[in-house]
Amino acid sequence: MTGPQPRARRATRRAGSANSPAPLTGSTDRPASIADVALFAGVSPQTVSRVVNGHPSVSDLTRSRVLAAIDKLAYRPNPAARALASGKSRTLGVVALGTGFYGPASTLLGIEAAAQKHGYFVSVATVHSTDRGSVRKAIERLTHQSVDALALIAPYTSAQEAVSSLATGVPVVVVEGDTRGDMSVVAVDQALGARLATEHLLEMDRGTVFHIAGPQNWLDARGRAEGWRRALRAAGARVNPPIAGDWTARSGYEAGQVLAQVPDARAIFVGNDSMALGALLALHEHGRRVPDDVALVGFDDSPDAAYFCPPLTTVRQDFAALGETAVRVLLEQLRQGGGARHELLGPTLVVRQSTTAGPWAGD
Amino acid sequence: MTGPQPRARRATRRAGSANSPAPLTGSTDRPASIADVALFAGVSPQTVSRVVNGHPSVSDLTRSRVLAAIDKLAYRPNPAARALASGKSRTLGVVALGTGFYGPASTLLGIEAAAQKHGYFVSVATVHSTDRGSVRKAIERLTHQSVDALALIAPYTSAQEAVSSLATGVPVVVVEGDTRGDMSVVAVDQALGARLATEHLLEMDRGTVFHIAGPQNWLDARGRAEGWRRALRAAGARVNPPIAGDWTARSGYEAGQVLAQVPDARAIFVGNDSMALGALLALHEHGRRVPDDVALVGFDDSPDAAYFCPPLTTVRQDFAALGETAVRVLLEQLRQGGGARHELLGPTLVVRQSTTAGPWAGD
DNA sequence: AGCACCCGTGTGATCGCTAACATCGGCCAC
DNA sequence: GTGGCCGATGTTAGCGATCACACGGGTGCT
Repeated sequence: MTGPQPRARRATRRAGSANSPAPLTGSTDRPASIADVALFAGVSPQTVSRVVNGHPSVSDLTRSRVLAAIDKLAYRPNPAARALASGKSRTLGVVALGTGFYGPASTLLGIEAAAQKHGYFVSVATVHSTDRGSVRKAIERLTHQSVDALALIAPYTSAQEAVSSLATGVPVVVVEGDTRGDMSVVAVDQALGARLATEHLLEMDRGTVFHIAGPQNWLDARGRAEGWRRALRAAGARVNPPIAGDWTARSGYEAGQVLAQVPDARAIFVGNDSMALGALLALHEHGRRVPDDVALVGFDDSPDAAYFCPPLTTVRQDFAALGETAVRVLLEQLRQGGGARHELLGPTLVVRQSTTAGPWAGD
Repeated sequence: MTGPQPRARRATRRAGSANSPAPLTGSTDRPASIADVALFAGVSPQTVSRVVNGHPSVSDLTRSRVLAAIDKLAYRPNPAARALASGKSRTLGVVALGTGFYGPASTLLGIEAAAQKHGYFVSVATVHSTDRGSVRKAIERLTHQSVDALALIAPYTSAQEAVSSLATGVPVVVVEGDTRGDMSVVAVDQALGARLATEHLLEMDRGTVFHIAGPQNWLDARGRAEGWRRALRAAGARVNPPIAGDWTARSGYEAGQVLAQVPDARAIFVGNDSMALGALLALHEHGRRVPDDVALVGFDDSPDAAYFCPPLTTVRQDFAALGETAVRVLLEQLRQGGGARHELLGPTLVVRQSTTAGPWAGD
């Protein structure tokens, strides 16, 4: 025996000699393979595979026997082997940008929850820089990781271009992305949300509505600004230039300091809840009472918004639904292929004391 | 020819006849495989593998030739094949509980960022229910997904038990878990943070410090309560029973309503920033001024805390460092094996106007 | 009766890669 | 000079699953 010492065959290792059956319990070191199950059930590996994958052409008797063997041996299909043989990994890749903020982070969690519900795994690559290169790199990271489909949380204008420039070969859905273009997009209707907020403020008869906007390289921020602008125009109200923040409470605070000194600014639509928080603080410090002197509306309905001082009227986005929709679109494309889908979810206005006299005692 | 029609061999498909070299560009449909690279570089697949994996025993000439081929063919190792052959997937599994809250969500993102930095992928399974069964299921989901190691964000007392009861066969680190026990744990020193907060409040000479605690089935909440209690005892201050919330601003609001009616409550340590926000609102509604009448300290230093009304003194946890440490511990265990490691990170107190007269204009 | 066809099952090849040898040439030490 | 070791490379055999096809037997139809 001078030839190479082959690695012992699995079946031999596990089941002992060819004459003795596999042990009844999974007492050996390695997890059971499909071959072990086949041996144990007295069928071929292919039949086990059929049972596992729910193929119809298996007799009830065989199926139950195989299932029993699977149960007994605590068999779990090896996903790596599966992915190699079939090319499918039951894994969705998610490229997430801006996860430092409430919206994108919630979207990520929403996608994960939805994917889990549909039996998919989620492999995440977050991107912390704005430049196109790192987005591209993250996408490559994931596509090489053999994901079945890709979700891109692409709130930046630049992010989306990175995907379209890459022929990924797998279905892609852009979440919170640009609705134009040839890719599938799932997003909340930002402009509608902004319109709801703006009209709500206009109804209070406090003159035109000012706007503290998000960074204008974010699509949501643009959509909100655009919706606000259109609502004002439709009402014949004056459109003052918005003050651009960067989503942080700090930037909202700074914008608030500016607007606090504008006597006409008696109604403000803020691009998100964090900036609204900052604005509230600035207004308070300048002695401008909310809602008496200034009415304020935010965006997102973050969990804390209901306990701002005063509780914040804001536009709610349903991130769970967003994630669910994104996953649904991906799975549809996975199954049926077909063209790009566009899904737009409707946000809702949540009215609280920052725009109502109400039971709010803040003076 | 009546035998089965074998699938055409890759090399044949791609490279044409044995005499013609592979095409120079990756113009074929499939991505290049290691065999393609080997063929193109005039070496064996094993040598390509060596180059890709940084094995030392490769001559410089060969290495550069292989690298050139890799570059030309845009070769990427197939991770599924790799995982199957080697048993390693370069993927970390993260089981995350409580991702609805700032702390756990930030921890998750911190781990992802650190893993990415070390060249690992992250596969996430979030758990939304408290019961042990679903934690166990999530762990199983991931271990069957052939992850190399597992991080468990286990803020609940019950969560940790679920891992220890499962022989996972891979290194495990528990993040924000119980330091006792035989598993590796990485956590922020909650008791220390609580002590810092409590001592800071005691220094203000407002009598003893009240506590709005997190849910007591969360370890962090317990640690904070314990640190608070010990600090009070050490100072000889009276220990009133803490009011337990559930981390939400709502629960903080409710607790605040209670404490607002306790004249002695002039210093409050709150278990997290969200609850502190709610408490602030309640105190404000009851006409109790912060910090004049009541001083308040939170925990987490969420990005918004600096813009609460008034800005919140709080205890900062470095979630990026937490994730980084967790990943480091996992990689160490992967490489060197060895026993459980315990890492405790120090939080820091961030003093703002909710405990200082300072420049705060809140009347 | 004859034949096509479907059902249930098995066989062989293959996915792309790595582990464990085997091999071969050169260099060093005794 | 020769044995031995090392460095560079190739060879073979898997990893654990799926896929395409083969095959035997029952059924329906002509």
